[in-house]
Amino acid sequence: MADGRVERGNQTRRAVLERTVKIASVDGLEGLSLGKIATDLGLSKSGVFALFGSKEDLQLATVRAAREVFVEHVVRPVREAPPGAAKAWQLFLSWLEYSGRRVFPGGCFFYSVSAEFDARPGPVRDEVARARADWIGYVERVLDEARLAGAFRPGFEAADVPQLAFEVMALMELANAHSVLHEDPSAYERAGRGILGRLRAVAAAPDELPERPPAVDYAV
Amino acid sequence: MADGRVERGNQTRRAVLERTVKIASVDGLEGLSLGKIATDLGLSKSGVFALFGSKEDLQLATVRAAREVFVEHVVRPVREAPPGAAKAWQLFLSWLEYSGRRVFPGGCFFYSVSAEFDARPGPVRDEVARARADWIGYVERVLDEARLAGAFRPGFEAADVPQLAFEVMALMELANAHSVLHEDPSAYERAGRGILGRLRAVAAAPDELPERPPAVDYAV
DNA sequence: TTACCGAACGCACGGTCGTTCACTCTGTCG
DNA sequence: CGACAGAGTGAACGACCGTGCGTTCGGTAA
Repeated sequence: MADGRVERGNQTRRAVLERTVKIASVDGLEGLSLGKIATDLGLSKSGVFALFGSKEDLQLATVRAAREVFVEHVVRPVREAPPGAAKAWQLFLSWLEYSGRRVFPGGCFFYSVSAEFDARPGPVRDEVARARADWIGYVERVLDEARLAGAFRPGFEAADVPQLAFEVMALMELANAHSVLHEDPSAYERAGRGILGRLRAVAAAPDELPERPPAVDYAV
Repeated sequence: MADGRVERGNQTRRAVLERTVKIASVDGLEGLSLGKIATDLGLSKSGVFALFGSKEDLQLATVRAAREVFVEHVVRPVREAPPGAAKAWQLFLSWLEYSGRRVFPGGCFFYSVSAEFDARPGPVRDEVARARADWIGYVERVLDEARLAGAFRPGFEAADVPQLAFEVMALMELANAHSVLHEDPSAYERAGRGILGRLRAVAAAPDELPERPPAVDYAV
């Protein structure tokens, strides 16, 4: 089963998801409207509906599509780097860029939809929670690989990794939240400074990390 | 203009807002429905509508009501304490309790609605942004009063206060987010540990602060 | 060629939404 | 006392929502 008839459907699906991830980052997954999307893309409401089966399935597909964008922009640029503190720092910088350059117009997609669904049981919340858990797992893995590569001072043990990951992610997410709500890109510099402070505090060779984060050159 | 006729209206308004702040912390301010609220309280939809004038006004009133609850639970218990690092730590603990004990069933009200409205211009977003800005200002003031009281090491200057406030608030908010989405109260301990780490790192007398945060005794 | 499958359409449904309007009732106040 | 104001009602509105059904059309596979 290859090309042609089903390919057209896949293209339409991709076109729809291209819109929905953007819309959802601003208005939330509940703000998606089949009719609106159909009109925007010159399709019929029932056509869009048929492509996904239900609104909930469209929401789930949107989360998965956003996940791919996230991986593409945040994880992939760093994936091949050798383990170490520098790789971790690159990963976090990559996230700050992803958020600050508004890959999604409403800031980080997962920040928005996590807050939207965090207290509402259901498949969508489960999918969002899974995506977030995977992201946390990846951050912790990168940090632990750095630790195993001897990037951190003696005394910094495996058990300290989740705490460090937590503190770094907190800074990243507040940068996103603050910059979007207050249209203040300086939050990214604050976050970068905080992250570097945490990394340099535990790094075996702090001087291999920059003293300060790069200046933010994107206005929001 | 005193009691009786207008008092009944005020009581109804209060009853409505008591519901809406809880609903909004779970389903968002957009999830409020005049009809649902009216049915729940045994009123007519138009009656509720008339009390507030429009849905947007109801949303604004809800934000203001939530703000009062926030001040009551977070700021008031600490307000009279003498300036210093201990007061700051008490304030942050107070926030973690407010979030963790689910004063609002969906976790921190302002976390939810900030994420909901951060990218949508309008009066509601402005009100939310103002509330958040005031909260940031209060945190910075408490920290600066501690600084002026000599609570921090020499070298810690006024210019460092916003950065410290940013890092502390990041930890608090991720504790809220993580605990709600993953039903994992251990995030509050991580946040507490991180906050204490930051405070002790700059405190003139670190030993007057606890080494570890109190164990969390609330399950979420 | 025939038989099928999936994309996409048009239409209609039942429901909910915020809002409007005319109305009743009753404390408050000149 | 009489006039006003504000709480609350009930019915109706127009708009939009997600969903279901029947159908058309064209690419795919036997």
